[in-house]
Amino acid sequence: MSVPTASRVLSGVQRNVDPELALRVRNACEELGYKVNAAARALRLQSTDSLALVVPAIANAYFAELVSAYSRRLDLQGKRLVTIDTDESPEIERRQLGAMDRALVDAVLVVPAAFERSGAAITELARSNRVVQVDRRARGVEAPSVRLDNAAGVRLLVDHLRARGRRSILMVDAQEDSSSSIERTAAFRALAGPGDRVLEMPSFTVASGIDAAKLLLADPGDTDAIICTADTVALGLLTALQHMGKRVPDDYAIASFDGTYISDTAAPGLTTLGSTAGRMVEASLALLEDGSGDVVLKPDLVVRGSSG
Amino acid sequence: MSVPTASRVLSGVQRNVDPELALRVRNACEELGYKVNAAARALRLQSTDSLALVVPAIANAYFAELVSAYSRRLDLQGKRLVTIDTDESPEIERRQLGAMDRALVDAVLVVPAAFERSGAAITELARSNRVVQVDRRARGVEAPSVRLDNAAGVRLLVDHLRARGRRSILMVDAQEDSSSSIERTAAFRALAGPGDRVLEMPSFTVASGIDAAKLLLADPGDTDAIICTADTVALGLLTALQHMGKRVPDDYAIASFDGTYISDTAAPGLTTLGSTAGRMVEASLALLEDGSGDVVLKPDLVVRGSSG
DNA sequence: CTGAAAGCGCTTACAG
DNA sequence: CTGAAAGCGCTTACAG
Repeated sequence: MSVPTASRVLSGVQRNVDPELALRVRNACEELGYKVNAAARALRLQSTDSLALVVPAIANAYFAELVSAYSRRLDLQGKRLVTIDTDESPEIERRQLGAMDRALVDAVLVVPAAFERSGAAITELARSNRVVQVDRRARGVEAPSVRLDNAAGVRLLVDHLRARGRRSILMVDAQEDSSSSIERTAAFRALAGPGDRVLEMPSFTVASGIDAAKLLLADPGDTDAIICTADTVALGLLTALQHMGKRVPDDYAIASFDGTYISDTAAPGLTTLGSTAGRMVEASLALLEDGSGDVVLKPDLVVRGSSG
Repeated sequence: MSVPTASRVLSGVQRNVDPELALRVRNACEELGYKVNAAARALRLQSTDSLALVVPAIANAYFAELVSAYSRRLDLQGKRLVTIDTDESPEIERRQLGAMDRALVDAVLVVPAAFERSGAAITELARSNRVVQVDRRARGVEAPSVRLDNAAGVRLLVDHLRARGRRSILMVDAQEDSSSSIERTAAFRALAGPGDRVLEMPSFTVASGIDAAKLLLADPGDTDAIICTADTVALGLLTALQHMGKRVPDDYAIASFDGTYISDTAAPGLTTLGSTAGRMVEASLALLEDGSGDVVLKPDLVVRGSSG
C-alpha cells in the first residue's frame, strides 16, 4: 500500500486499483482522519477547484444575491466559491487582489470597487490569473466583462414613468465611482427634460435613501417620480417618504434598478428592472472558458405598485 | 541572484540581503510580473494568512454584517477572509467543509446551518483544522463557540414589552433547525403566559415576515406585541402590517433580535437587541488563539419607536 | 551576505 | 495492478 496507490484511490483517477486494496486505503484514511493536502495538490496540479468572487459590499442585497447565485451554481459542478468583501474600498481591494494567487483560485470574478482607482490592481491581477469583471468595469482593464445595458435600463424606467403621466423625475444615485453609476447618470441626463434632476448620495444604503427623502422634501420642486439606482436606496426612500406623510405612488412614483427580493417585499412593491443575477453568472462563467469580449445584458421591466 | 536570495527578499525575512541585490530582485519581479506561488508557500510554511467564514445565508443582513465585521478586522492584521455561503443547506455545508483543507486556510469560523445535521461535518473538520462555532452551535461538537445569551435576550425583550403594558406576545421564529432558534423559543415558552404564542415561519426572510403578518391578522387573538427572531422578518412584518392598515406601535408593538442596519432604518425604528457582531468577531478570534471553552455574550436592549 | 540541498505532500509518467 | 522516482515552487537550516 504505497503513496501512489493511495493517491490513485483518493483522487478517483481512472486507473484500475485492486478493489480490496482500495478499500483498505479508504478505511485507513477514515481511521486516521487523513485528508489530501490541498496545497500540495494545487502545487502539483496547477489548479484548484475554486473561484474567487470579489464584491464591494456584501451587505448590499444586490451583491448578496449575486454571491448566492454563484454559490449555488458552482456547488452544482463541484467547485467552491470564495467570496471577498472589499468594503467599497479600492485600498482593501488592492491588498486582497494582490494576495490572490493563481495557485489558490482558478479564476477571479471581480466587481470593481471603483471605475478610476480599481484599474491598476485588476490589470496587475490579470497578468497572472483569469479575470472577469462582473456588473461593473474599471477603466483601462482588458479583462472581459459582463454587465447590464445601463442606458437601456434608464430608458425603460424613464419611458415607463412618463407613460404613467409623470413629468419631473429625480434620479437618486450614489456618488461612488462605479461604472454603472456613471453610465446610469449619463443616460439619464441625456434623456432628461428641464424638470428632471439627479441627486448624488454618499452610498448605496437604506440610510442614503432616508436622507434622500429628507433632501427631496426640503426642496420638492415639481418632482413626481423617482428612479433609484439601487433597491436598498429605494427601500429607505419609500419608507421615509411614507413616514413623512407622503403617498407612494400617488405623490411620488418610485422605480429602481436591482430587482432584488427587497423590491418584491416593499409595500407597495417596487417597480424595478428584473434581476440579472442568473444571466450574469452564466455569462461570466462562459467568458472564463472562452476568454474575451464583453457581454452586455438587456434589461426588462417588472412593474409593481410603486410606479402607479 | 539565486532562488533563496529572491525568497529572502520577497518574504521579507529578517536576514540581511545586500540592498543592491534586493533591488535587482524587486525590479526583476516587477518586470516579469512574478508573484510568489501561494500553494508552494503554504505547503512549505504549513500556513496561509487566511481564515474561512462559513455562513448559512449571506443575503440575511445579520450575516452580511458579520462578514463585513470579520473582513475589516482581518484586513487590519494583513489576513484574508474567504466567505462561503451554504444556503442554509447541511448538504452544501458538508461538501464545502469537506473540501476545506487545513492547507488552504489557517482556521474555519463556522455558523452551523443546522443544530442536528451539521454536527458530523463540523466534528470531522475539527479533526484537521482549528474550528470555532460562531453565533450558533451544532449538537455534539467539541469545538469552542461564541454566541449570544439567547435566553437573556428573550427576557430583555419580553420584560420591555410587558413594561410597556403589552399583555399578549407573539414570537415569530423560523423553523430552521438552529441552536439560536431552539434557545429563543425555549426561553420564550418558559416565560410565556396564557396569551403568548409562537409562530414558526419557513425561513429568516422578509417574505416570511409578510406571511407572518397575514397569518396573524387571520387569527389575531389578543396579540398586541410581537418579537421577531430576525430583523429581516421584523421588517417584512412591520411593512405588511402597516400596509394592511395596522399601526405600529399602537396596534402592535414590535421588537427584534439582530440589531442590523435594518432596525435603524425601518419606520418606525425597530426596538432590538444591540448588534453583537464586533464582540463576536473579537471573541472568536481570541478563541482561535487560546483554544477552548464557550463564550456567551450578554445582550443589551436598544429601544426605538416600534415598541411604543 | 549568498547559494546548494533538502523537504513540505502531492500526482503521474515510467518500469515492472 | 503496483511502486520507485521525479518534480510542482517554495523556505530555511547549513556551509561557505
